[in-house]
Amino acid sequence: MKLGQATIKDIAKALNVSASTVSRALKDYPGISNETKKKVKELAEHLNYRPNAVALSLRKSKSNTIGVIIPEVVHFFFSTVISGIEEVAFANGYNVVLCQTNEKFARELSSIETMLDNQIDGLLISYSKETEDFNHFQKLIDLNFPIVFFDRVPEIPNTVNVIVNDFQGAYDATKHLIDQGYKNFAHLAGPKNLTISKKRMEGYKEALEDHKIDINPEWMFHCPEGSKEESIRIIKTLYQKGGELPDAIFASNDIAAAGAMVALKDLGYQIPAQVGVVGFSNWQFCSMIDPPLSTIAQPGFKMGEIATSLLLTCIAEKDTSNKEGKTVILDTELLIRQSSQK
Amino acid sequence: MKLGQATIKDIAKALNVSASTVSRALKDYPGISNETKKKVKELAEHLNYRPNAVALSLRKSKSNTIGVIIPEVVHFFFSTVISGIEEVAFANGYNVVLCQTNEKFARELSSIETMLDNQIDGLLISYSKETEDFNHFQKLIDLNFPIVFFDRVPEIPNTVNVIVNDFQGAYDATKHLIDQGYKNFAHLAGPKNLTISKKRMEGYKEALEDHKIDINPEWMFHCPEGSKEESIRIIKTLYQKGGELPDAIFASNDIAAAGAMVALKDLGYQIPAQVGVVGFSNWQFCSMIDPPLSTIAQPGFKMGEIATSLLLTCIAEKDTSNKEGKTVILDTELLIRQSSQK
DNA sequence: ATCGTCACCGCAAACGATTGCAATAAATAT
DNA sequence: ATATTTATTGCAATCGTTTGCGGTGACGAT
Repeated sequence: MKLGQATIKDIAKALNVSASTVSRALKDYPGISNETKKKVKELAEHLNYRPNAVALSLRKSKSNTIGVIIPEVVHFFFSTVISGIEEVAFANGYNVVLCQTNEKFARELSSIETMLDNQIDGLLISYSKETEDFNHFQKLIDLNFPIVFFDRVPEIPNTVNVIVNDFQGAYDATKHLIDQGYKNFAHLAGPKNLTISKKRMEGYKEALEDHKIDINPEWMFHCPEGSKEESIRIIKTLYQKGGELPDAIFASNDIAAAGAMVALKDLGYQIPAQVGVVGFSNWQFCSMIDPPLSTIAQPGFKMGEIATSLLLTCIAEKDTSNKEGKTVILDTELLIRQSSQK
Repeated sequence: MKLGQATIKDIAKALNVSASTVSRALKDYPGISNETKKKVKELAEHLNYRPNAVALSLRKSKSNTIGVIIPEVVHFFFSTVISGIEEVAFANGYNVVLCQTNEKFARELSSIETMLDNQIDGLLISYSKETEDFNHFQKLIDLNFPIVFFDRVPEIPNTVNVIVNDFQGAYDATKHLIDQGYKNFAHLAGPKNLTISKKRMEGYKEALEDHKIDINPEWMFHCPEGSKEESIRIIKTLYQKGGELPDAIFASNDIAAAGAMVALKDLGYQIPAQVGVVGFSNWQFCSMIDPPLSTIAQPGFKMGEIATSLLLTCIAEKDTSNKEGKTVILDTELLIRQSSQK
């Protein structure tokens, strides 16, 4: 009745056959006469019959739906990943149910629960900044439930992950600043518990070490918020102290970099003449701000595509108890714009 | 077995009662002894029983899932709307399944089909640029299927819509440029078949008329792509022709405005001294570019929230044959930045 | 006339949960 | 001791679809 959607039973009744016959006829099973098949198919066509996906899910314990859990939708990089996910999912007949956690651990837990209740076939997840305990993931992994982590991946064994080469990206960015002749380096780092923050910091440090440049631990700042205001605050405080000051800033995200630039310009510094800045992610605004911000481009769309492909493979191979982990590392790209060209 | 999820039957078997008793005990139906209730609840708790949402959907013809169809995820405004949708849906125990159409009509059709197959309880939609025929919507409306349009709404009767006051926003933007003393106006309009494009153009025109300023039809350009490159092309072509030229540009979206600014700066024009520019939407980059772009802020998050609330009401009232349409119009806000202050 | 072999189709169980109705036993009333 | 109520539970159908197995009738073979 609702939506006027015809069911197999309706067809069966109208044709005076059984539901099983209709089902088989529609799928060209052997053992159904051509005449019956023809009648069934014609009526199905005429009634615009479409199988009820919910009934199928129940029957087959397969929903053709994947869950995506993401910290924030309003985030250039993540929205790009979602886009990639959407494309591959759609192309393979999968639906995507989406939850944003708003960086809340509790929300992450409850979203996963609901999704499992809804019998998703697999899960794509980038966990929240608050997440420090990975038991909820471990349980799923132990049950051999298909799950792929992207961008923010937990440090537990045998997981399937897709990340970018944060270390190399940070290394490239820092080396670029070094090559430009900057001498004193500061780093605006990401939230402490995220691996990406650590990796970027490591890349930053290693580039400095490789070029015999001192690392000043007082010039490394964690930015838990990742907001423009936060980095404006940090940079202003730093530069207003006077004394020796950094002439190069590598920020682990573009927003922080943009904030740093605002603060520096406010304080009368010339970018890139006096201070060089490089960000991370290549948000849309990077090419539009003044000066245009050099940054490390992350292939978000590709990440979404690959993560989804991997997940679909996991789903397909669920039974084959292939429990080994796998990590795909995507290359980043240094985009040199004005903010870092001395 | 899969996921180790216990079912009602498992509990029933373990306790040597019937499934119906378990079901009733769990929901505190009358007619079940306290002792039985206690045993059932304890075991359910212990087994971490969670009802299978798919089975419930099938039984109750209600999935607690809403579908969202959106042209693009990687779009500041739309991602903001999604965020609002997510929040309200989550707060009310609804799941969100998402499809992006990439502005393709065919994809819009097929996404709606799949969602209906999956028994979504309602649909939130902002249709694609290619969509010119609204039959697929009309069918759903005729069937009294809960559907709410946002931002891009079709011109058919008795629909429930949430839009921003595009007319007023455009009027405000244009009037602001007039007030600043600009004299010759150009408009970068959106895709022709979108109502928002029309409304914004009307607002633009009316502001000019109200102030006795001539409307030059040759200075109104439709931007089907809405890309930076497109508007760079258009503006460069225009300004390289020479002769009388506009000294004020109102663009119906920020990307086009940003493109116009790039083109103008390339050609050596001073913004805002020689040419004023105002955009539409308040993308994140507006406050970061040079000069900061004046624009019309759209309450995307609020739009998502309201659209979802309306949809949930429609779902709740589905049976009461309340077929009348409704359109919520949200106010925009003129954000005056440097790009338009002569 | 009996048997085997097909071609074709329906029954019923299953997926997990809900719910109207009937059934049983115990308790109370007469 | 019988009738009636009450408390507690189970049966079976239902949602829409799939699928193993069994059943029917026609046909040719012996």
